[in-house]
Amino acid sequence: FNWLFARKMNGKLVLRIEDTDTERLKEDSVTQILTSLKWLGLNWDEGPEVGGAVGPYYQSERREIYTEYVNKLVEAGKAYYCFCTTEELEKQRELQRAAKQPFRYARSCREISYEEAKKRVAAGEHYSVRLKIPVEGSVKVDDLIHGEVSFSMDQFDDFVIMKSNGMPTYNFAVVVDDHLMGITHVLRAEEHLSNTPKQLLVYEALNWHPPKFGHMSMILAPDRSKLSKRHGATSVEEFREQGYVAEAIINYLTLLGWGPGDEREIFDLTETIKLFELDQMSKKAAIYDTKKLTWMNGQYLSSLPLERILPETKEFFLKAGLVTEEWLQENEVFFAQLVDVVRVRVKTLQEIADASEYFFNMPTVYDEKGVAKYFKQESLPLLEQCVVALREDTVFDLASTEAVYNKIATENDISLGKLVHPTRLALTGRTVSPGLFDVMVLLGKENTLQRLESAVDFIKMN
RNA sequence: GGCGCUAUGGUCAAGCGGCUAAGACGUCGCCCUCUCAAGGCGAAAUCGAGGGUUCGAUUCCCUCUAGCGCUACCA
Repeated sequence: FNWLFARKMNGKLVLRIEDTDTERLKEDSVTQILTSLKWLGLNWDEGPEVGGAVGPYYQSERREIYTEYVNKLVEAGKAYYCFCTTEELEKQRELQRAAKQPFRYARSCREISYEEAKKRVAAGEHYSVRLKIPVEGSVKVDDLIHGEVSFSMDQFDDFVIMKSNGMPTYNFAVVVDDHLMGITHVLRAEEHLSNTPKQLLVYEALNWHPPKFGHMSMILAPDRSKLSKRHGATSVEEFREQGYVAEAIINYLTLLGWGPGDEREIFDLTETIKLFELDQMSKKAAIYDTKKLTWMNGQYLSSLPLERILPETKEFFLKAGLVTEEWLQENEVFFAQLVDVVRVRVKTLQEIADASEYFFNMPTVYDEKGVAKYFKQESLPLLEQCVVALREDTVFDLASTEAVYNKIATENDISLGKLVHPTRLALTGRTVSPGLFDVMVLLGKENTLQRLESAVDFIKMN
């Protein structure tokens, strides 16, 4: 939605990596975010890899900046050093919890004089820095999506803005960065709505004008809990590996928080940019439904230009061990035809590979039910007729194979199905596949005949 | 415990005082068809509860309930 909004307004999308939590930091996760965004087609105008005038774009590289502003606040008497230890604070909280009191910091260090605090810092005592917030009043958040939301001051702490390890806290760092980076609009998940008043207090202390905020509804796991690895959270990377295409994922995700207002379900990014309006955003948390995503993926698989999905489809064939790089190079046309025939009846790229397996391997076993139903002794002469007729067919394309079958059906005064079903089973080993004549043409005359004859033998022996 | 946000079918979601309460996915039937899909047609299924306001509430107000979020030296 940030991407959409930036494009809609002809603005710039700035990507910033918020990595101030040294304990949770993993190198992997950042590359994964960047890779996923790129794969989805969500490009950014400033940020990692592309640079920009107001970098660095990793918070971990901006420590001096935060320190500078923290010091300014302390000197101005708007923030103060706190020497309370984590244990002490935890104990306080426990007591409040037991007494069913609101959990508030007791402001033990708020009244320590600047001089004394300085001395203790110089003496090497551990400290964090807290914002000295007003004791009374209220803070109003003017939200782009929720409207005006008011918070009473008495529910806020003198919260920490710099941790004892010298790193800023989230609520402080975002303010400094958003201001310095010239951010005008902040769109983020609803979990931050209650954080916004705190950030507003920081803007006030720093004498800065806040940007506009919009808080979007969250996406929940199927059991309504917050999305997490344990609860059905699937990374973009995983969807990709399962054979979903970026267009479908984007389209589906868009639909989870916004709609064009009419009955359309499928639309591409160009259309979405044109139609997108912030005030049409849903305020309700949504649960994502893989079934609909899968359906949508199937729609895109059929309608996307063939060349668009070919490269990605190749990966799935390679991974399944159906083909090799060399084979793909030598059989480019065949491969394209194959994918084109199969893609309309499956829903993921993985399924294209799955449903193509028999084009590469002669079936060694036939579907059991199919055998009982279609490989009867009475089909034997029919199949043999087909073999003879096909051998004489010099053209062997879609029209000619179909003509051959129609002719035999008419001559024997039977329905086409009586020929088609056993043939399909003979060629693919299954009772399910793309159109039979497509299959025959793709297999080629030699393969087709070979498989038919082998099925004839099978029926004779049973 | 405090505060905030949200509340229409199983899921997503139109609706913004008067409608037989759209549409999509899914489910179930039927049609088409060489199978499976796709496509076409149709069905079942919804306004969380209670109070107001009003001639009239899904729609406005209040309370409750539920879900989620914040309440961290996480973001």
